[in-house]
Parts: sequence; C-alpha cells; structure tokens
Amino acid sequence: MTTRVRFAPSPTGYLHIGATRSGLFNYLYARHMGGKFLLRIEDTDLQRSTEESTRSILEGLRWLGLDYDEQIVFQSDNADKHRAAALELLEAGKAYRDFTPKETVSGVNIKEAIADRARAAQGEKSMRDNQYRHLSKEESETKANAGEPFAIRLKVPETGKSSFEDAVYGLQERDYAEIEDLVLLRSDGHPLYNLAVVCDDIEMRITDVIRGQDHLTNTHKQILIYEALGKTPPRFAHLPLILAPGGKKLSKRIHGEIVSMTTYRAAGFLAAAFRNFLALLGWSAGEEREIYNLNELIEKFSLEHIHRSNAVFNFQENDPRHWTDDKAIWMNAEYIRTMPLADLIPLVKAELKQTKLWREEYEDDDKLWFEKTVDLIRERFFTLKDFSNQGRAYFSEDFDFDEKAVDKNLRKFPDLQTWLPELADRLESVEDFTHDNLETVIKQFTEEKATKFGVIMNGARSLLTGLAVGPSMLAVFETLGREKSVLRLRSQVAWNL
RNA sequence: GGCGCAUUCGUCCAGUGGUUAGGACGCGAGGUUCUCAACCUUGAAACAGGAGUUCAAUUCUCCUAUGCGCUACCA
Repeated sequence: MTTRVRFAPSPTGYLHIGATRSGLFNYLYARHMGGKFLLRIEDTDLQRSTEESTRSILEGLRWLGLDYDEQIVFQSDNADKHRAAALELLEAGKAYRDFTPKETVSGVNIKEAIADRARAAQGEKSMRDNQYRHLSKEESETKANAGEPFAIRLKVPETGKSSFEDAVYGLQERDYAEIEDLVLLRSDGHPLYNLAVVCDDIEMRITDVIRGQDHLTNTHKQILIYEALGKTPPRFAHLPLILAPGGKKLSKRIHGEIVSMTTYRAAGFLAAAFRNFLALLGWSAGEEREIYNLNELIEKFSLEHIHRSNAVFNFQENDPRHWTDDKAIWMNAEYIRTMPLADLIPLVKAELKQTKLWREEYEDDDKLWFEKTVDLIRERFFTLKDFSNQGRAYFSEDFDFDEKAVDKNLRKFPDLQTWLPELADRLESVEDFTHDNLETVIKQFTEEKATKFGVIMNGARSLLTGLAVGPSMLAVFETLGREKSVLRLRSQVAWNL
C-alpha cells in the first residue's frame, strides 16, 4: 500500500513554527517512503479562517520546498459528507440525538472553565448518563420532527478500552469510561473536528497520521469513529511539541512573530537552513551530524528516531543578539558561508533587488566581481539581510558610517584625516592594484608615518565600508578597486559627521 | 480534579545493565589577525528525587516531584 500522509493546518493566522515542523516531518516521511504528501486546509472554523492565512501557509510551504501532491483539500467543501456520515451513524444506531440545550462556554479562560466543570462533576459524573442516549428511535424522531434542536453524539461503548500503537509513543490505552459521548454534529448542523478529520482522512486514503502530541488523547475518540464507520484506522505517529523557553506553550499572543515562519524569511533566513534546523527539533538520525540537505533528510528520516519529550525553541526576547534560537542563527550562518556559491548567488540577488542595490551588470560584465565579492563577505554574515546592511558599501556609494567605527578608527587618530587622502594618492599610482602589491605599498606608507599598520588599515576600513569589522582590508581594497578606494579614502564625509 | 505523555549539560540532539556519559549551539579563557560576530585551541556545564530488581543502574520497575497535553455543540 502506498504511503499517504497529510499536513492539515487550519488557516487561522500565519504558519506557526510547530505546524511547519509537522508539515516537514510529514513531507520527509512521504518522500522517504516514496508516498504522497497531501495538503488539507482545515477551514471549518468559519469565524477565524481567512484566505489570507491560507495564502500565507501555501507561501511558507513553497518557501521551504515542501511541495505537495494532488489537489489541496478544503475541509469546508466536505461538510456535506461529514454530515452524511453522522446521519449514517445515527441511522445505524451508533450515534444518537442529544436534545440537551446547548451550553455555551466562552471567554478567554475556556480551558479553565472546562477544567472547572470537570472538577465540579467529579464523582457523580458518568460519561453515559445522558438521558437521550437510550431514547427510542421513534421518540427521538418525533422530537426531531417537532423541530426540537439536537446535536448528534457518538455512542461510546459502556465498558472496555480503546487502544492503539503509536509509532512514537508506543501502546496507548484509554478506558471508555474516560471518554464521553462526543458530539459529531452540532445542533446548527456543523460537523465537529473529530468527525471531519476522520472522514477526510478516510476519503483521502491516509495511511499514516503524523501530527502534534496535543492530539494524542483525541486519537482514541477518532478511532472510535473509525470503528463506528467500519473503517480501519490509519497508523498514528505523534510528535513532541515545540515549547517556549521555560517549557511554556509557544503562542502567538504571548510570543508574537517569533513563532511565525514569515518572520524568518523576512529576517534573511535560508529555507534550507531553517528546514535543517526544524528537522532537528524532535528528531535526529541517531548520529552526531547536524547539517543535512533536503535529500539527505529524506533519506535519513524515520519515525523511529523521533523522540518523546518536548523541545524548547530557545530565544531571549529582549536580547537582539539572541532574538531567536541561537542554533537556528548559527545554522543559517553556517549555510551562508559553506553552501555552494552558485546556490547562494540567487538568494543574494533577491535580497539586493529588494533593497534596490541590485545592478544588472552583476550578471553580466561584473559577474565575476560580484561572485568574488559575495564569496569574500559571506564569511562573516549570519543572514541574507547582512548583504544589504553590513554589505551595503560593496554595492553602493550610499552607505552609512557606524558612529563607533568612526570614533574608534578615525577620530582617535586625527592624523588620518590627512594621511588617508595621502594614501589615496599613493594608491592611485600603484601599478598593480592587487593584494600583494597593496600590502607592500601600505606597509611602506605606514613606516613613513611611523605608525602601526593596523591604524592605517582600520581607518581605511571605516572610510571604505563604514564599519569597524569586516574582511581583510587588502581584500577589501582589491574588491572595491582602485577608483572607489581612492575616492573613499579622500572623502571627508565621515570626518564631518 | 480526572486521564494521558514526558524527564541526559542553559538549549538542541547522541548513548549504554559496567563509558573519563559524547556532539552541536550558546557562554568563558587563550591564540591568530589590520578589525571582527570569522578561524584554531581550550574550559565550565547534565543522567529530577526516592525506593526496588541486580554483583552492578543514567539505562529495567514502582512511587514522588515537575512540566506538557487532553478533558468543548474549538480546531
């Protein structure tokens, strides 16, 4: 049987980092097994679902390279089928009409209200004491025909227990006494999540359900529905959750855009790097390696190596240097500095285009120069954004001077204000504007001025790049070339700030 | 409250009935260098606690603690 898995996000906001990881694992599993990776948008929550969100999810998946098979399924399109399934179960006597007036729980602390209610009902509560559970078919129909509103609930067996073998968590058991007669169809006719999921998974012929551990206990309910419907449940694999520092839930409301995939793309992360990082949250190939390209991930991935404890997505909110997980930042830098240059170039191009720094010559007359320059500066960069920020002086005459750099490398040595233009004169006439030659000339210049090589170089760095940090200055000179180097050494702009 | 799941350095991930419990990120120190967030070397850093099984337990079992999840006519 061909493996068929699905990623089923609900379009209520941006693509969440945890959901993305579920999507990735599903994708890796499908590709590893040579199966299908399907996409289903669970848009049954009409109030909260938006098209904008769906678009954002699709974009995120495309960015990460998680291409899906077949047609996207929109859950809301199947509402009729879900209803039909509920009615079928009602007809078969496996479900019943519950005429209990709808009790609305609302407010911010829904979870607490539910827990309170459960606490209050402790002891006297039996999951099977619903008075309508045993209503005769005739009576039930009479009431329904009279227009009394009703929900449809599944008849969960009185005794026994539900069990399944989870591919990650092992044997799972739950006593039927712990499971209430769950509602399949609301009194307004809308199908509920557990029913919808089961119906769709059946319809889509899903063989393996890989999803967050928050569904682990729900699974028993779903299996009950499969059984009532006379279908064989798929194999289940639950994933550990991704939590915020301190082991708390990672939420949009509390943690903001740090949980959104769009943030990482906008911040200059490489899809390959972030995907790699995400793959290692809750899974490992069982070896001490961490850098894997997509094909390697696909090849190595297996459910057996998913582990059971939740992972913490580590970041420090008020520290710009650790604004997101250190390892993600490190991995991004690692990719930038070690990936094939040819793969990096298009990404840098996109970044420069976006910031209006791109020039067509970079693909034409200046192609070699551009590649060489990117190769030179990428060594110290962490994100693609760095190419347009820290790297700006390589691509434009319009760059800023870092105040600290000017203080430290220029103002501190007032002589440089005359020396550097002098050096410009010297460089203007140097016959070969290359590394070794420049070194000889500048060393000599340094001796004449009885100063340190570093003083000249750092001063030049600040003037040429606006920064106090960067690649070897000889390489910077060479890259910027004679004309620009000379011009910038003579410029008084930084001195007059 | 009930039920379920989990617990190895700060974080991510290895690992074994007998190991100096390993790697990575981050952090500290030193080095290299014209600067640096790069590079090299190096340091600190963990088996939640208690019982039991065993010659031996981080590894197996139980209890406790803690965290998380579910407990809804939400998804």
